[in-house]
Amino acid sequence: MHTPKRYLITSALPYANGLKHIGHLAGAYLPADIYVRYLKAQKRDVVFVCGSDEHGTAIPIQATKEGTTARTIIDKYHPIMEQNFKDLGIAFDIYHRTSSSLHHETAQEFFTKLNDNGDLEIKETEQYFDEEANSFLADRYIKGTCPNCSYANAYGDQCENCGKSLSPDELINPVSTLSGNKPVKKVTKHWYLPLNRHEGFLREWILKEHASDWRGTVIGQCKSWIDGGLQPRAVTRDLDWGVSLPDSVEGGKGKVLYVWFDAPIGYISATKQWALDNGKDWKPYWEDKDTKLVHFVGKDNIVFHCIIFPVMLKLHGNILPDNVPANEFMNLEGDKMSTSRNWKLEMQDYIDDFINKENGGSQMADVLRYYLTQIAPETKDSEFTWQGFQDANNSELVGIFGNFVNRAFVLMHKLCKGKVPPLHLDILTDLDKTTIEEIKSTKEKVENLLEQYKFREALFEVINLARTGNQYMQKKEPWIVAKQTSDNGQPTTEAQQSIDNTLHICLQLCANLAVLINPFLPFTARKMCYLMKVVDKMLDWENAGKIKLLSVGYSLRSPELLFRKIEDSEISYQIEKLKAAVINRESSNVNKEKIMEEVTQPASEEKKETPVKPEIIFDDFAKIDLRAGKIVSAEKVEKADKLLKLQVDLGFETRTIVSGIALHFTPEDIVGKQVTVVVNLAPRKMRGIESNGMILMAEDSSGKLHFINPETNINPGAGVS
RNA sequence: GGCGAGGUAGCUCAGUUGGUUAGAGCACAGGAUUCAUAACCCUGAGGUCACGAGUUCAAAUCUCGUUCUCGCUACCA
Repeated sequence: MHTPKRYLITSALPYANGLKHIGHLAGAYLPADIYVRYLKAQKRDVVFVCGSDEHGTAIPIQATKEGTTARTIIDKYHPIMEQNFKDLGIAFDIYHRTSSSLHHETAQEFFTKLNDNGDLEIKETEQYFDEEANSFLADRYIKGTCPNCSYANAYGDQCENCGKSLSPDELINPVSTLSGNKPVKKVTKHWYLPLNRHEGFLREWILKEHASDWRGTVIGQCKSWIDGGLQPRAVTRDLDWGVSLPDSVEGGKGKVLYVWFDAPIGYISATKQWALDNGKDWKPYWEDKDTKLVHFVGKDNIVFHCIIFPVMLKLHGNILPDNVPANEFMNLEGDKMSTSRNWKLEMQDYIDDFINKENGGSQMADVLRYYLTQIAPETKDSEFTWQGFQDANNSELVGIFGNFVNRAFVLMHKLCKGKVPPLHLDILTDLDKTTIEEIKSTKEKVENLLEQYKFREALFEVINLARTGNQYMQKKEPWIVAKQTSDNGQPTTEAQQSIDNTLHICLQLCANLAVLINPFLPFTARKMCYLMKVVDKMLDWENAGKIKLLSVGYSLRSPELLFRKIEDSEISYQIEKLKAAVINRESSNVNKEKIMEEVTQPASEEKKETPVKPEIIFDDFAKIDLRAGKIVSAEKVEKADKLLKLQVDLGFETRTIVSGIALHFTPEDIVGKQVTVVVNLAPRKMRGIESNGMILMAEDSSGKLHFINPETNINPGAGVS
């Protein structure tokens, strides 16, 4: 296999609007770190970059929610995330941030080059502009009278009354929702990345060239996207938070790069910063064909890293990723992990509860790394259970791995005076030989698996070597052999030689375990080096498979336990804590700081924003006829996941209303329920069914819907004001 | 609803181009042992490979249908 000259490894840039959980860790950061540590142990030229994604509308929205500025938000989360990664042993060469000026310059240069080369499409349109707010107005920031139904408060993109899709031009008497003023028409342009021009390239590159070496899930999603028809994608936005378009770009004032465009460029700017800090040249890492670029991401990020960013890279003249080993998702105790529902284990929480504790320490970071790797969602969604976590620690790390190292050290001190005993080649048994062979072959296996990004299996092979060690020791029984004593009470020469060989091999096996486990459990590997009194250099990968890592006669330290048992009480505490967090959230969900949906990003779409709507006068409000109603029947609408068809008793009549609440309520649940209905809303057809009115719902911070209804039962048809 | 990925032992997962009695780890049961963190070691029990058809001498594997889970997408006034 060809060994590339250098490697550039990236982990998805986490979005700087909140703390990240272990699903993120297992998906994009831990596997990348393992891979990087392996490459570095091989002395390959490798840079591991990551950083906070600090743009996009979710940041200013979070700021509004916390009553502060966008800058404050990112300055708050960036350092915490950086520290979290560090505590868990994720050793980025640089953890950068997209708010840095270097990133802004880099992203601007990138845009400029594509723009100058004609690789972007410019669509120039007349758009409404608010002179007072001095900004262009996105469609939904404009209101006016609907040309179709004469409804007075139609949005620029759609009329809420008749449902007709509109463009702002069609509105009669348009008004800016920012200032309430009448907007003026101004010419504006937006830049688009015409993905459709690159379909041929993508088909060839992904579906042919990488058909066999990329994961099936990755290929599948890419194919789905390409076959679905690629569309031009807007690169710019009218916003003030983000990377501004370069001044040199005509008509670029007041526009920023769309976050999906700027975020992945963060990999490049991070590399530049790293190069600056270390006196290196960044260019070969992004331009030389002999660089192997690998993006580690979660499955929600596949298309950005396999389709969109590669098109950008190709146009800009950069290398393309060699692989994107995307992981599936990790569930927690039977349910999806979710920040908004508070069903999660944050890295910070683990650090607080296990690492920064008296009986904790950095080896507890390794315990999490171990379990997350063991259950890594490499081929399908996997599940984190606290029971599984405890079992993995207690029976594998403690029972197999830690115990082997410990008993080898203890026996060595008891039977070999605390020194590495010699190996007597003339009396090597078949078992000795096969065990030595096993050490060598484990190296090969682990190596092959890591090259294929099969981390779970690779780790299993390492543990298996420890298992082999235990079996070997069990069969050789040096503690029994030691009882073959001569007259002086000491073991006979023959016995001692057998013991020497056994422990010599066990200790060399320990040294090998340290080398092999190092990419996965770096803290443990260091501790083993300490016990063996060797320098970290011993962990170089080339030492794996060798059985002369520890010199004969060298005295080693007294044994110390590598891992501690995790008690049942700690597990039940965590489970209680998890459940309690959900209950807390449910019972106090009103106006609590809204935590944005979790985003593994760097480049997902921005979440929909919900700005406060423009002021209305009482007359506007009075136009809305609200009535109390009662649901008399409900059924699911076919071919629609979210729609329920309801019959609502309004006293004076019973109406059909279609409502998008099917994900939250089953028809049986809501029959007989009181509701508040907008009764004078113009009818609208949805999935072929005419809906005559609208049910009012409130959405809580977890996205759950609640009916707005009178406290007590009142007669259908009663007015609401 | 469309597209993609999945459904294999109590749990977490492997199963290469269809080919003997479908594998591993954990948990469980029995045994052995004491150097070791009641750890380790040996043995065992366990599965209608989601369900139903089809192709084949032969199907966990290929085809079609059904169903459930996850992701993307549409429907939300």
